[in-house]
Amino acid sequence: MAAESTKTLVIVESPTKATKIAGYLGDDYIVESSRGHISDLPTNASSVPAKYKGEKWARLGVDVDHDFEAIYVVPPEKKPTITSLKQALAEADELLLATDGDREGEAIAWHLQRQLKPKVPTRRMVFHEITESAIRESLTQLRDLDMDLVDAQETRRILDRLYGFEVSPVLWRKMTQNLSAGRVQSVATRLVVDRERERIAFRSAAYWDLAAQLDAGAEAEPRSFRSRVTEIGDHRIAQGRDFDARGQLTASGSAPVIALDETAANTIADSIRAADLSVKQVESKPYTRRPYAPFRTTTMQQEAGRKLGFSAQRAMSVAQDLYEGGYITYMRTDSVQLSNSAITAARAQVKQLFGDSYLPKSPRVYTSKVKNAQEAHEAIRPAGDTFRTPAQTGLNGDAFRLYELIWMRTVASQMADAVGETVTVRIQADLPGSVTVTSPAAQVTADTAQLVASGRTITFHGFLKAYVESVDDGASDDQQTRLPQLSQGQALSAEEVIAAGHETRPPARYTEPSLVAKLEELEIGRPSTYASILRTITARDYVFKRGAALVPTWLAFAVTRLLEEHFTQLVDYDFTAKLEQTLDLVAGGNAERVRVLSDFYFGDGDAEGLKELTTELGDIDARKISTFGIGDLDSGLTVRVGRYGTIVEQAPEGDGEGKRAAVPDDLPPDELTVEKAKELLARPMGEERELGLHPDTHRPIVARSGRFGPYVTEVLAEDAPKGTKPRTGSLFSSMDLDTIDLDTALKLLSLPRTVGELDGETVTAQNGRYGPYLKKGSDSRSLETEEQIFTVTIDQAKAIYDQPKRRGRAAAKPPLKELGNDPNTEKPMVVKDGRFGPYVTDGETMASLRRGDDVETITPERGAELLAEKRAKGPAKKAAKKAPAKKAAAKKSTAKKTTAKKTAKKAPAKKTAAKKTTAKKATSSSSSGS
DNA sequence: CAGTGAGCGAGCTTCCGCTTGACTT
Repeated sequence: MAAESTKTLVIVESPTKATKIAGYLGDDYIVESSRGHISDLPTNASSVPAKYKGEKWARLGVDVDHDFEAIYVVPPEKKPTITSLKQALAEADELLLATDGDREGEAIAWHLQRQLKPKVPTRRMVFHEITESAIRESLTQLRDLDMDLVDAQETRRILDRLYGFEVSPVLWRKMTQNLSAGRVQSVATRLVVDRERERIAFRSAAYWDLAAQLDAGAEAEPRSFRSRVTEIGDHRIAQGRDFDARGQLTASGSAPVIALDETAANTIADSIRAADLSVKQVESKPYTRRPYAPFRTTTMQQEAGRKLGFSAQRAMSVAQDLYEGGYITYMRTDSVQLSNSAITAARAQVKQLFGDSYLPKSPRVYTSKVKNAQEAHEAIRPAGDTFRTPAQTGLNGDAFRLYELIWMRTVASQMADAVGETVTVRIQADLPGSVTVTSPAAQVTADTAQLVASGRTITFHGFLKAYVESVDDGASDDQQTRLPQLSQGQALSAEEVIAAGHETRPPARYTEPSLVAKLEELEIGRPSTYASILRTITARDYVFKRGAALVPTWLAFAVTRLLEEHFTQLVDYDFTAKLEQTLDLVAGGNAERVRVLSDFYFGDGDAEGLKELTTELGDIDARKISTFGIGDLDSGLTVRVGRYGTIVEQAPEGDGEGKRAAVPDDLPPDELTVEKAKELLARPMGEERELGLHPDTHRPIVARSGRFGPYVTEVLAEDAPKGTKPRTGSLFSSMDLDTIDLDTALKLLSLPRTVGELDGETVTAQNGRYGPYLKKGSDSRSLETEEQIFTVTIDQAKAIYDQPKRRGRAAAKPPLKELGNDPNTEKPMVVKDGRFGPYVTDGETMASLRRGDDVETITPERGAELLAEKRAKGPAKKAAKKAPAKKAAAKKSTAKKTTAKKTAKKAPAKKTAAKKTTAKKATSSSSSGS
């Protein structure tokens, strides 16, 4: 009943944006934000709405049998957003959906309309820069939702869901639990694996080359300069780039090439020292260099990494703070465009800081090189219509450093070209006599050699005065090499001739920024996801970092091979690029969502669909896929990824036994050479420790880590009769492999301990699969603690046996909670604690509490619901379970171990600390101006 | 990968892209 005035509700994606736009639009507008997507496919089984739970496809959240209809749910953390948007809408008589102007933004607008169900006129509003004029302009160009664009987004979303949720379970079955596959992560992993394969296959080549320090005479400035010896006779001297990855010389160019060894290089060096040197040719060319484009997400991450040492995550987190503090524009962007007002601001600053000569006549315009760029935002630049210098911001620490970087890059992008000159000088060496050098592939006899010196001078630095991009190797753009003025025929003398040996190096591993750059080039992933892609492949143990380098695990090798062999097209480097083309067709109304998804999922005649690929797994031989040869084929050495980790194996020789040993988790695959494998095999149990000799048998007692945890055992003599099994004893949980001593080990090996006699039978105490227990004939009872194995007396044992067995300790525990009678069965429901955590039971049916359920807060209604659900699907399972019962049981125990290991590993990843400090600084900016 | 006894419920993991919180130390 807001009678007095009419209001328009504008919804954008980001709260920061909302605040800014509200200032431009004035009091007739309420501006709110959705904070990204507000609804999505259900993330897991528990978030699937009850009415779909019985459906076969509920697991996917997509009804694959009926036009790929999607179930959309509002995640719990989004409910407050929806509520407040609805409240704002109640005050408004018009709704403008002003989410980003790209595929995802259009979809968010559509989801907003679905969830808010507006009764007032609703239009779509799109602007590409946050300036008052751009926003005023967009108000005059309102439109309806573009349903084709929404369809394109939904196609993308559903395809990703089908890929991820159908292929991941294949990995669980064939490899290990908790693995994952997806359109983006699987290709990212494959890139890292492929690079490691190249490194493993790489064969280094050794070669020598020659450098000469030359003297141009007393008047020359500089008098001395460096040159390379490039030719001997008519043969070019090989450099690193003349060798291929197999270490072979490649025939490139017209001149024949010779690779020098040490002897040959020294022969030539001696000869040049005594040669007459003269300038043969001087060639100079003008040099100009245009500034770099302003930052987008990937280039900012790379430069923040190289210049400031930030990880991708760190760069984004600091940038987020700068954005929220109003210092920079949006940091997740693939655009390099600057708004007109930004160009004006940058040019003004160029003039002020560097002067007119550094300002090009007309503004520079940058267009995106990113092929699938969505261009919903500007480049990353200082915010506002005038740029604050870093000092004027009052920032400090990481925020200051990143702002400074962004500011300089933006200003530099509107500066003049760098101008200079490059000079190439060719020098002839007339050798004192003819020289003959030989290499395996060639023999050369020559009486001349050629040297080359290159120089670069920069006469006007232009933008380089403000910003020079860092390089991983090679020369940076502002590096200068000065040569003296030289003229043809001029005589020179050699100060020094140096022969040096080199080896070709394998291709470098990816780093975080270089992998992200590669993904961007392949159009895989989006600015908002680059940082999380790295997090995902690290969390899955596909990749780990060694320094800055990303190293794949053998697990990644195995998973990648499985995907390459059985889902070939899905991990094709072009898969996403092709998908983007198809999505463009959908967005343009030239292809249909259902058809695209159907072809993908059910196949399109020629190609098999995903469904078939993920159902017919019979021909996937997991063991074969997980086994890799080491060195040559006949080395007999293999590395295998198993559920217990990665091991090297040596094939049995003759009728001997094969050997195996664990491979350390942090050993890069390319370092697992034949030698390394043999070294590992030489001490089969990595953590084995000898504790001493058994006093009776004089055999060594060792402590090892095994399949069921740490244990001690006796090493049998070589000549022990075949089939003799050594005694073993598991360590108590209170003991440690590193500290256990011989006495304790002997006590463990002496088990079972005889406690005494009871009812004419011997009672023993020992450790077992389910923990410590007593045994009397076939009657066994659990003990409370492991220590009791050594301490329990016969009287105490008698007391334990006097208790009835069936209702032992487990049942003596009271239920955690009583829920009253089940309305369906009228039986009392209780919550109990079991092997798999808390569960509810009515004495007949049992059902685990689900995610989100809590023992404290669970209601009788929920208990009854869980039981009813369980009863509904109970019987179907029993029949299917029978056959593989044994396997399943074995799987379980191991699965638990790997999960435990994983979660422990994951734990340290947190990223909160820095946020607060920078935010604080942002608020105290007024005090320090420059 | 060592090999020890019983008897009791499994359910869940996973994708990619938009965005910011609010648990704790």
